Amino acid sequence: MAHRQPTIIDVARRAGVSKSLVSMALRGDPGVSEARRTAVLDAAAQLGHRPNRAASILAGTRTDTVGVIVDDLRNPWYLPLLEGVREALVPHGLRLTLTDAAMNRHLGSDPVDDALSLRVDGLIMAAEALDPRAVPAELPLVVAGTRAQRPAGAWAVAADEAAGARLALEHLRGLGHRRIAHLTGTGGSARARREAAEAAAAEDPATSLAVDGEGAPTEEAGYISALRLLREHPDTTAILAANDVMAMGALAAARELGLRVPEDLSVMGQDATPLAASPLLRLSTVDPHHDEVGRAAAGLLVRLIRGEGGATSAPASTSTPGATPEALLEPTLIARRTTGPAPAETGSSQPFPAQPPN
Amino acid sequence: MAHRQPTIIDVARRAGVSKSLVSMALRGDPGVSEARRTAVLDAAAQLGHRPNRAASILAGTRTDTVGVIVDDLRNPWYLPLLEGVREALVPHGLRLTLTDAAMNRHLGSDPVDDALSLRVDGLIMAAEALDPRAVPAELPLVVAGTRAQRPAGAWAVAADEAAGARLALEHLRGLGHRRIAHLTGTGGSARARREAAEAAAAEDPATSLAVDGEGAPTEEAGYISALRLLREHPDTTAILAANDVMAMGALAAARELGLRVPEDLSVMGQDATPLAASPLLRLSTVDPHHDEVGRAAAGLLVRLIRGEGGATSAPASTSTPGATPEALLEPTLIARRTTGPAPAETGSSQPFPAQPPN
DNA sequence: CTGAAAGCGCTTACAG
DNA sequence: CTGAAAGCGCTTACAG
Repeated sequence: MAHRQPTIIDVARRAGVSKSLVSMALRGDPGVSEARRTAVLDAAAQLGHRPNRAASILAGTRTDTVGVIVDDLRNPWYLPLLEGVREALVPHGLRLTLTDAAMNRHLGSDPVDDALSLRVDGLIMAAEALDPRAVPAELPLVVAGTRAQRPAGAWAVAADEAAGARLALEHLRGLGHRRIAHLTGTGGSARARREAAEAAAAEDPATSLAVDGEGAPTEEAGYISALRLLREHPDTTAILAANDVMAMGALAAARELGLRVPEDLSVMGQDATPLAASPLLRLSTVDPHHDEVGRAAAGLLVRLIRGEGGATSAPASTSTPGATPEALLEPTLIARRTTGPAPAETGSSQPFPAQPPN
Repeated sequence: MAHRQPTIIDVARRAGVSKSLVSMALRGDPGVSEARRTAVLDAAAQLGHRPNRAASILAGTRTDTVGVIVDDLRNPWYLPLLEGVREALVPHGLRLTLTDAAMNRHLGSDPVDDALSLRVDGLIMAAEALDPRAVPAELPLVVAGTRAQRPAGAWAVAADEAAGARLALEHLRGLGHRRIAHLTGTGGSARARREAAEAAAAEDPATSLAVDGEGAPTEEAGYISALRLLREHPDTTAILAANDVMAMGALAAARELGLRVPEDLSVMGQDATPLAASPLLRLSTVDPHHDEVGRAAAGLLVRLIRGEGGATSAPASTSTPGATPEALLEPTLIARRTTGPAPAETGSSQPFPAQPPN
């Protein structure tokens, strides 16, 4: 070995204090005199001491760490959520660890087990298809961004999909659209949005909602579904996609068919990703405010960890139907370039004007 | 307390063996008889034993864990790299942990320190601006995806930016383009690409390369820079952007100015992100093969960890100029919809044809 | 406010 | 192939 890493024993020797005093000073315990604190900090800096977190996790009663599990890093909806979580954790000085559910699948380990093996104080699951049996009942846990599949009694914080669908359909109907299509896909979130869109459309008998899509909720799938929908229902004047990338696929399908957006066809996404805000797309979308979802989820988790009872001091706009407590946040509508007035009716089908790409 | 988590002592008691035997069986040590192994595994399953990883990190000599540090999760170039890393680690049974450099900035901790505090066996830095002083000389470390700023003697595995720029310019020149613009931004990668593009352009005196951009390499910045470039240099027939999102901004600028792509203007990105492959964009781009970069970086790191000497048994296509060993991988060109033949010369400036959006 | 002792749950030699 | 002992670097009561 080159030379052993310095431990708190080395620091204690150098600072002329006891081992425990070093531990307390390093963690910022208020019951340490100013003089000793600086002595310890100086000694630690001089020796280049790095606290061994494995040791402190093992010895301590808590880790001041919150784990976030996302199911797929490639789907960036978790980014604003993570930022919201971070913001809510800052005032409590809690550490954040991120795991992708699939990253260590070659080890055959469950991501929840992985987090627990390092004794996180609590867990935020921004993921759908995790095995709920892997979660011990005592673990503070909040499911965020989705209400799907969760352990009995676990809290969920998510956007209100029904309200989001209503906003989208109100927007489109307000622009005169009556023949609307919905692009969906697999996954609990897409399913929830489809059901919400169908319910919102059913409130008005004059509105028809054609639905297509069953594969992954990707841009490619949105493109294919939109092509099919527009060919089977040429009187469609507006498309509401389950998410922004599917809407991007719909834009590609529109271009392919020579339809101008929004003059001939309005297109809406959902999620309010950075993509939707881009100068090239300027996509109308429903904003689920995932940053606020993250903030609320983390705030709730902290209360659960501190044992202040999540159910009683719950976040705003909460509904608690029996055994599945959840907080639903209100989404908002962002109207941009891709939605406009429905074209005047000219018959069931209109000629596709030739149009250059881009 | 509800009830204590079972430890290997409980498992040992239940299986009728010693504590150490349990430890060996659980880790798959080959020197454990089949009968005892199954007895231990059964007992562990029955008790719901979860190994405490903090304890094993503290007690063991290695952690079989490789850390990956990315500087910004919002920039998805690291995704294929991470997948390549994962693939290379699978056969060695190594665990992967991911950290974003900024995720715990509120704790004031350096991400390298964080990784070391849990004693990773080695580190892959897919990040530019990390403090190289924080890295102990003994730590196996590979910088991946960039050759910028790294600790003395540390390996870098990256795409050959000079070769990539040459490919892009050859492609554009082959299509007849001579008035080319380059969109750049801050960051070591953008700088490397700008210098490479300038060098490649300089090889042919008939080719002019106008350069713009100094802010973040974002789509918004690409949009603004492209607008300015196209107004100041109306004879530009092709744009090479530092990355795909900046190219997306250039597409938005082209639409704004009524330029058809690729008839009036060719646009190229770099990075080969999923975005570039999308049906809506079909963006021509340079593919740095970040998955292969990840594979090579992880392969090298494993050799460094195992002490098999990275410098001698280095990966293919390696150049080792003295103290900064690096492996450069060859990028390839992906030609799609957004690049085409240069328009016939009609004078210095051409009228901007009106064109509907989308 | 401070210090000596016990212990967190594992892994590692080492003797059988 | 197996088991008793020491120890990894911390935190936590607990007595001063």
